[in-house]
Amino acid sequence: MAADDAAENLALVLMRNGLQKAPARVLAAFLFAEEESVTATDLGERLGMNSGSVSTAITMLRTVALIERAPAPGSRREHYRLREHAWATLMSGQNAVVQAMLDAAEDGIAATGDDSPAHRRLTEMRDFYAFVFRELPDLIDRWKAERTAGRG
Amino acid sequence: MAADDAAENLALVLMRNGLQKAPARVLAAFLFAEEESVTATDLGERLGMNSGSVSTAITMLRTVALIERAPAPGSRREHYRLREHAWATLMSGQNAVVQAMLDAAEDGIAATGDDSPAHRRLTEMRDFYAFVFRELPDLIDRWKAERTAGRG
DNA sequence: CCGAGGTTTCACAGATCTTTGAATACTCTT
DNA sequence: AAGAGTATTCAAAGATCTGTGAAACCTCGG
Repeated sequence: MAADDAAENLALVLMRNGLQKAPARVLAAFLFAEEESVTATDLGERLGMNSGSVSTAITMLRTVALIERAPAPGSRREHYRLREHAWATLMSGQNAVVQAMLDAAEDGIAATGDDSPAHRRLTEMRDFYAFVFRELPDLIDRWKAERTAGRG
Repeated sequence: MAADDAAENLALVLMRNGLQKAPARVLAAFLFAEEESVTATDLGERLGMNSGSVSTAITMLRTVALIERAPAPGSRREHYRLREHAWATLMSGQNAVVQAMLDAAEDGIAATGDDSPAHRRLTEMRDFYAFVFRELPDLIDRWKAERTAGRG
């Protein structure tokens, strides 16, 4: 099935977003699953990975709020599914690295003399990330608004 | 000097932006350098890395347009410096990732049946990244405009 | 056209990160 | 409260990525 190739390819792309291999493959599997929710065992079988790796991956994806437990009445196994706004969440994660850049720049500014080239460069860097840090949440809010409007 | 710590810390943060270790350290060194431009040998000495690693790192940073050769009359060694708008460039690099996500989503949509859950999820994903793909360049343009205006 | 200084390339060694398999800890059901 | 079925943790093996040192390759001045 071509969907499997597409899923593996998506996993590769997700890795460029900073995810590790196992979580990336698991997340891709969630996307491509034909069910509303899946169990750890399912994932392990489909992806050919052992339960330990799957468990670790699920824990990781849950801590970054990309997936969540799904109610599964009558089943002994835990079911999981993609969360609403998972993509916006993934992008928001970038916000943390933007803030880290901002902080690093501030530290640099504090550690360099007032009119050195380093000071000037660090100030430019700080200004840029301050700008992005302000604008990124807006971007995501606009998306959420647009999406909600689109649904009526 | 505290600046060195700040530089090493910045390198760590840059790695979260997807840079590898050596390029990250080299880029941080460019930022914190007290000169307008630096040579490969300087970098090697300051960072305690050998010329091979430095060379590879510089090549990498040049291909992504974060640094550039600087004219250095009368010097035999090549000089390099941070490029104008380096930070905006670094962020634009994310645009490539966004496009890859978009493409991966399209592939998935093509590979799944019309009304399956997978199809629906992939469509949401596609819409989100299409939105970001449209908006990100605007964001960067706004920054450039604001920056230029600020300088008068 | 030769030689010195500088840069790049490359195979290998070393470090780092991942996965695995198995033991441990849960948690329902009866 | 016991036991079966799941889930999680962890040390060790395996795979991957990175840095090193040395050789090859430029480039410019003499």
